Amino acid sequence: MTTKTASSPERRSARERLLGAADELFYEEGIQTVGIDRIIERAGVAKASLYDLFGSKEELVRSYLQRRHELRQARMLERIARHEQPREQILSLFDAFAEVAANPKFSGCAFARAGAEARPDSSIKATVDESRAWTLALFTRLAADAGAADPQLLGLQLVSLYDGASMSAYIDRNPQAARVARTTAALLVDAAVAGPKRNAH
Amino acid sequence: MTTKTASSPERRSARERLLGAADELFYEEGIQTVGIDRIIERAGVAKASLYDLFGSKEELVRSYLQRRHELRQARMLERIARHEQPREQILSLFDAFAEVAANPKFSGCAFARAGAEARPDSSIKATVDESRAWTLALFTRLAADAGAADPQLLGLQLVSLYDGASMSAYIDRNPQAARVARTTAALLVDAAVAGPKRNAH
DNA sequence: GGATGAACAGACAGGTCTGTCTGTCTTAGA
DNA sequence: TCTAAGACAGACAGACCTGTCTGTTCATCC
Repeated sequence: MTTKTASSPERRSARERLLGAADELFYEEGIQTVGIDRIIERAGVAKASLYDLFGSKEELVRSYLQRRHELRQARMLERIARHEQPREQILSLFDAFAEVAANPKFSGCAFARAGAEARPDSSIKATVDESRAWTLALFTRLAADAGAADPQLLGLQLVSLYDGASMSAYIDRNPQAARVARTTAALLVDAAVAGPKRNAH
Repeated sequence: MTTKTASSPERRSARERLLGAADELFYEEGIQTVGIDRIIERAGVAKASLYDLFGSKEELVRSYLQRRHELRQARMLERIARHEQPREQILSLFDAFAEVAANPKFSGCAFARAGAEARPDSSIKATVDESRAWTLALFTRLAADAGAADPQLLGLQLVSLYDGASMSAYIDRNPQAARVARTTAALLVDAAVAGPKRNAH
């Protein structure tokens, strides 16, 4: 039904059920807070199966983040593809964020939270870094496409905006955060394209 | 020497040593990661003394955050007092942030990290909320002083900027983050004062 | 039909965590 | 000098966490 699991039509594979449970619990409650036992209970999977499939809790966490990252990549690229103009493409990413943040279960950026919890030398931190680097590169590319005078600067500004809004939406439960970020993004893009040096090209 | 501790001149009180150790360890490594044993070891204090003085780990965490909040309040107000113009006052807060973020032990915003780790109904979360509300109110007040067309909007924008830069400086170890935030803040302030409605007053 | 392998349940080991408790020592003040 | 309080060391209880292991069930495939 989903990927393989030849005959049993109803149930997903143990691996997918584990990743599903990990996604819900790690994301909503944090990585350190949630123990293995709660994950296997929700997934309906034996503990031995988890360790056969993933080897350790850390590797399960890494897989959970990897999957989140791939889903987010797909979501962002799909949004971008809806528009032609780079300015609209950038703003559409903030629209997508607004939709995600409106979900009552929204708990901030999974990568930011994981990065804050992880030890600096862990494989988890490496996965977080990878995802954040991809996002920065995407915003920077769009900034260049939009004709920003300094694409790297605008890229950093947009990512910061994204991070800040995500934090406010989560910690402060601020429903305006996404809208404010979109407004600010438009302002920054226009300012960067007009150029700090007065003369538009 | 510091506050009381009548006769022993060298050593600070057990309470202060505990708060000092908590400040270093909780801030650098996270609240969940650091156990009571490591704190009392670094503080050179008996476990019984900790529980006599604070009653629980949660209360120790709360006190640690409360102290951080008060120190930050003082630091921000002192910075503001150095300037007359609201615009300069706002930018001076980003200068102060740049100095803090340049410290190699900088580990992001203590309140953001604690807020991400804490349960939503805990006293820790309440302390975080208090601190964040104070900061937002401060930025909003300065935005109004600066003559922003929409002070609440500019306040939210500046706080988001602050949060985003803090995250980037910590997770990405990005040394440019503070400078970028300052640049962006100047741009946002000017845009807000000029007004989106074309006519400056 | 028998073999293979994935998934199951659940006990167990070894470690860590918070919080309690006992008892000792030192110092300040009556 | 006696007392009371603060601080000390460290054992202990009880919970929880990760990871291992044993043995069972069941579907698939040769």
